[in-house]
Amino acid sequence: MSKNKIIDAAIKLFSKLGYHRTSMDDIAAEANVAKGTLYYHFSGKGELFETIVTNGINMLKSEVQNVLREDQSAEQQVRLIVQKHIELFLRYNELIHIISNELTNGIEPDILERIGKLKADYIAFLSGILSMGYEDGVLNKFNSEWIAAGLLGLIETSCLYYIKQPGSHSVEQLHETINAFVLPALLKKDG
Amino acid sequence: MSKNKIIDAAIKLFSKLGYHRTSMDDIAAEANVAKGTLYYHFSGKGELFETIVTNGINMLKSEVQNVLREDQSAEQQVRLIVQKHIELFLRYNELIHIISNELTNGIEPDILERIGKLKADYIAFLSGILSMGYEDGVLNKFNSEWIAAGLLGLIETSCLYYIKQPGSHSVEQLHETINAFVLPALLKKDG
Amino acid sequence: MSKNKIIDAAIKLFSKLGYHRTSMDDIAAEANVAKGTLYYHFSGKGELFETIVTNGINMLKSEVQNVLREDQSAEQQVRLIVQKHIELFLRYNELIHIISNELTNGIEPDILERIGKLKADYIAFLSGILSMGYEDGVLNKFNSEWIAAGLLGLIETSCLYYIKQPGSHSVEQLHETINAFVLPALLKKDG
Amino acid sequence: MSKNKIIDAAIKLFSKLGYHRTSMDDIAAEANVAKGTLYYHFSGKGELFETIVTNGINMLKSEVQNVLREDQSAEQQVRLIVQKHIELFLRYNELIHIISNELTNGIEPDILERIGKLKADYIAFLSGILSMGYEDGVLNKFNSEWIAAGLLGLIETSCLYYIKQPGSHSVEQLHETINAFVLPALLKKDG
DNA sequence: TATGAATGAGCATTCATTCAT
DNA sequence: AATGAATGAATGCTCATTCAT
Repeated sequence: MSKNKIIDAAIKLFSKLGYHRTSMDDIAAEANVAKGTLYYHFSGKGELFETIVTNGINMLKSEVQNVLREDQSAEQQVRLIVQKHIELFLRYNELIHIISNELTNGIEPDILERIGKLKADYIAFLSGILSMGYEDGVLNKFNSEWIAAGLLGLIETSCLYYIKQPGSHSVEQLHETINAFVLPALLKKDG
Repeated sequence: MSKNKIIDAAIKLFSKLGYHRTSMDDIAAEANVAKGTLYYHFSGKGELFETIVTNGINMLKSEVQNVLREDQSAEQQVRLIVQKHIELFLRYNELIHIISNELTNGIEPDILERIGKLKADYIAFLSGILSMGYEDGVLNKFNSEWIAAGLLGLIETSCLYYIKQPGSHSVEQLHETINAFVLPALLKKDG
Repeated sequence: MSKNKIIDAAIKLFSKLGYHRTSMDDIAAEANVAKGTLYYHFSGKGELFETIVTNGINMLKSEVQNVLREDQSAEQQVRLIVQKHIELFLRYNELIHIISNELTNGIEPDILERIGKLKADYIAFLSGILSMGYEDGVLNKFNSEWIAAGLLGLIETSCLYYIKQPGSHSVEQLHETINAFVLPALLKKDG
Repeated sequence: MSKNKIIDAAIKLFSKLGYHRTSMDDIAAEANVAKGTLYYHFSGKGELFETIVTNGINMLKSEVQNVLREDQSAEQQVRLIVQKHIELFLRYNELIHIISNELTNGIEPDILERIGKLKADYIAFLSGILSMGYEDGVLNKFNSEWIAAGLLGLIETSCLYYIKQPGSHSVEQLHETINAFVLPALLKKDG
């Protein structure tokens, strides 16, 4: 189906080139459809972009939710969240890159706002999980949102840095390092 | 002097609009010079951008170096690094945003490479300080580079999240939260 | 029936937006049919437009013919023609606007020619009536065609001007003014 | 100078093809300049069009004003106005065509409004002259505006009709016919 | 040093039309 | 008789860059 071909091509190109350097011609060529077809399925470049980002965020959220279960301890949940995010950020690093970096300027304000809300929701979702586990800890509501945001920034930056390196280290080492950095703070005791 | 007017205008506009949305016309108008003058002083948009980013990174580095002194303990240095970065990221958040986000795509590859090197140097510089303080700790060289990168990502994301909020919390609370998150891991004991 | 729905939609939109600003998509949407259906019933946009204009001119002609009767004096006929045209131009001003303005450019030449002929026929028809009444007057054949054309231009422009005004004057005043202007010239002695 | 070449080309093409069928590419080609040059001198197609129409209306007005003198009788002035308009409409018929027909749809509303005001001013100017000469006559203020509008419509349509004909009649005959039609109504006595 | 008119490749978008079903 | 997904040429516009002065 044309629509899916377009979405796949757009993810690929937006990731590689960013929003502004990706032209609708590029996308059409990559998707092997005529340029007009893009506009049959999407109202414009902005909507196409929004679709991809929205899908991406929802996918991330559901992947994370899938590994969390009610019967897990708070500590297990925190460990799983960190682990799953590293895994997702490595696997979908191009999509992640779109979601975190391309969302600031030069895109229609209303689209930006809707996506911003989605991202805030996602952080609130993570923050909720952290808070739950730490009701008896030092972190309170507002703190935990900053922590959640910072945690994502940390994992993303580390993963990006890892990817850029010429494969000199293993994924396990990345997990270890991030865990060693992050868990001591998130978990009340231990490091 | 025209050149300085151009640089000031470019910083302002690149920060506000990003690389692609800032046009040479905009910069010329903001600097109150004719468009041709830009090309008299810089070979093109890319070089102008590179100049600004290079200046920015050097400024950050020297600001951080200025607060570090030989007679400080490792712990003091780590605390100062974190504190100073929060301060700088809040103050120069637009410039920071350029440095971290606008540098991935759509700029001439050679420029990108040079700037990438500068950034790597900066991370190596931070990593060096961390390593020094932890020669007796668990972190080793490769770990500390990831940590340095992750630390910057964390601080930047948290600050960005802080800035976006409608002023509901104080800067002090931001410092406290980030410290509470980061220091337990970086410093051998304590939280 | 689809065809009628299409014609109705097309009249409405061509009148409101003109030929070029009316898209086949618009027409299909307004008519509640699929886009392909337009091309089932009409060979293209041009033919659809021609159908509407032809229908419109024929309608005008028959409306005018309906008020003219053999037993009327020449003066009566002239008065009726003027009066009826004002009435029609006010009622169908959007259609009139298409017929007089949209027919000069940007439409396939052969369509343009056929419609042009229709318009010339209409003017000849009016001219014939005027001539008949003035066989004993000063106006001769070629004069009366110019007069007929001019008369239509005058009535249209006046009506358009009247319509654009914020309802400050009555239709009666419009009739009076146009009559006061036009009849003295058309009728041998005053009006 | 490029700007003049562009204006000349635009007048020619807008007249021949109308607003929508004239592309900026066409204009650039006709003017022998690069496409970008159009946008260096004009903000867009709309402004280019507005410039031409505004210039045209002002030119017409000043040409008409130039033949009117204080010491002329009202009758002389009316005769001169009619005569001058016929002359102008024949000479600048393409420009006239733009001014009267292309101003209804599909052009930015604000441009349309400004041009509409200019046209209304022009009609008010003519209406003023007519009124002055008829202070003792039957026409009053609102009447004279309609008359002015209608007069222009009449002259334009007649001239257009004249132009379309295969040169079978002389300009003198056109003047005579229009005068014979128009003067009886405008001038209190006589024909 | 500095200017600004001119350029032309590139871009997002529109839209009449086709065709397999 | 009717559909709607797909097309691709055309269009208005942007913008980094050049160059004669």
